[in-house]
Amino acid sequence: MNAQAQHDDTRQRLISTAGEIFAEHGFKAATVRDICAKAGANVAAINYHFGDKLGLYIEAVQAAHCGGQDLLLQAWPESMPATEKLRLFIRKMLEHFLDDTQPSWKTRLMLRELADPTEACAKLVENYIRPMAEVLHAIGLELVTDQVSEEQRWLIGFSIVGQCLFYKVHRPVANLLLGAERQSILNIDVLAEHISQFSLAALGKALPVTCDGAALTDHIRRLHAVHN
Amino acid sequence: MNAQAQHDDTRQRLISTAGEIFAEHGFKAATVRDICAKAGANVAAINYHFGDKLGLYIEAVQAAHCGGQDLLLQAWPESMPATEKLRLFIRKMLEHFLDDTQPSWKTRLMLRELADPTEACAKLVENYIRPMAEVLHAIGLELVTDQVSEEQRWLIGFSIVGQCLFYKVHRPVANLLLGAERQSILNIDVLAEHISQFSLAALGKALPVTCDGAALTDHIRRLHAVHN
DNA sequence: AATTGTATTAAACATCTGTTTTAAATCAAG
DNA sequence: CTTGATTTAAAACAGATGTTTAATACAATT
Repeated sequence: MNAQAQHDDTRQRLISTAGEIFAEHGFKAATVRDICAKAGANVAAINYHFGDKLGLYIEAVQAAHCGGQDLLLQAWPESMPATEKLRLFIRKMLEHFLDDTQPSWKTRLMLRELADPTEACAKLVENYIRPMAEVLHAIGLELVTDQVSEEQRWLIGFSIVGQCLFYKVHRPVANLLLGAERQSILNIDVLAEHISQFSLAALGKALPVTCDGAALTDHIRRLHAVHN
Repeated sequence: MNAQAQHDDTRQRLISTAGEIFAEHGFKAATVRDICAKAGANVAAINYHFGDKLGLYIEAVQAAHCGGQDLLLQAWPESMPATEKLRLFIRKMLEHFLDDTQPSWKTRLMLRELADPTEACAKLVENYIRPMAEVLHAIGLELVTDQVSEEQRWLIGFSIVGQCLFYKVHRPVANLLLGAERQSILNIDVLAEHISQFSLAALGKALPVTCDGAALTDHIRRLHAVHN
């Protein structure tokens, strides 16, 4: 193992270890000693490789959003119906956020940065969030007509993403509210189906969540009134 | 000013000052010296009145959710249509979160605690979140039929709250994404109207967001197919 | 007026934390 | 093998941070 390799190795080890610890405790509460200990590096390594603690943090945030967006891009054929694209988008997003099998520090760290922005935030938004927003935007253009304004399309996007984010950011609250016996609904399949149907129904591309006979009759009557 | 009054005064001053600073920086990054300085108290005051820093934090979180829920309870007459109740609920919630005129440290501190729970979280959920959830629950029972399961009603509630929370927790991101010229849509009137229509449409209680003629025809045909 | 319990203050303490220094080790190039 | 640059290691440093101590001020009680 030569010096360069060793160099890159500790550098990389520091970044990923720091990512985990920053994601868990936040920038201030994470200590350089803790990071170095878990990375098997000397305390001085951080300052040598990254200048200071903030430099390491910024690189960790950058590492968190490099190679992550491919999870959401080109995941479906162009010919697929827009409603199905949205369903897939929602599902991929939930998997991305809620999948516990793979290390979750990347999304946790990014969400921390987005809620509590430092100088790393702008790059994160441009490199990671905006590409996602554009994918959603494209789906939106297919789904809704030209009569829907640009601004309204942004709001629709926020409504969809907001629903998905809730289960990541406020999962502890959802757990407490639901109680032990109802936790089962907090899995990806159920949530993806619900958010998809809720959102598509809001856009008039799926049946409303309530499918009661009388309510549906009322609803259809109302629609006809507008339509004619 | 007698001793007892002075006592209560510094105690209260410490709690509200701590609330502001904890809300702004989080538990770890906030320093007792900063809190005491801004509260005009001695450094030892925190340990004298609250035992330690964590004790003060817990009292600050408690102060943040005492007397705050009345903003959401009994704000409408029982006879009001459920759709209007939901509109009001959403509006009140947004005002509660986004109103910049009143000190916002209470909601910010609560959201911090909810996203990063300490021992103060359980009480916060029971005293503040659950009452709100029950109000929303009651509206939900009026809006949807008995055919909608308990679990599904929870998910509907999370969809509504998730949309509202997005603009509080991730406002910086929304700002960056929208750019300067589109910031105007991030005001309470526009957001309340959008979230209300989006959610009511999802439940079949309002027109879908897209009101294009052809799309509407398709939509109605689909509804009829289910209805008959 | 003396005493007592409570609240405030200034100072000190012990530990933690980010950073720097200095020296040793490692390794590629000449 | 030597040289020179790069990386690691141990120790120390300076400042910040939560907490404690001991003295003081003050109001109520005896």
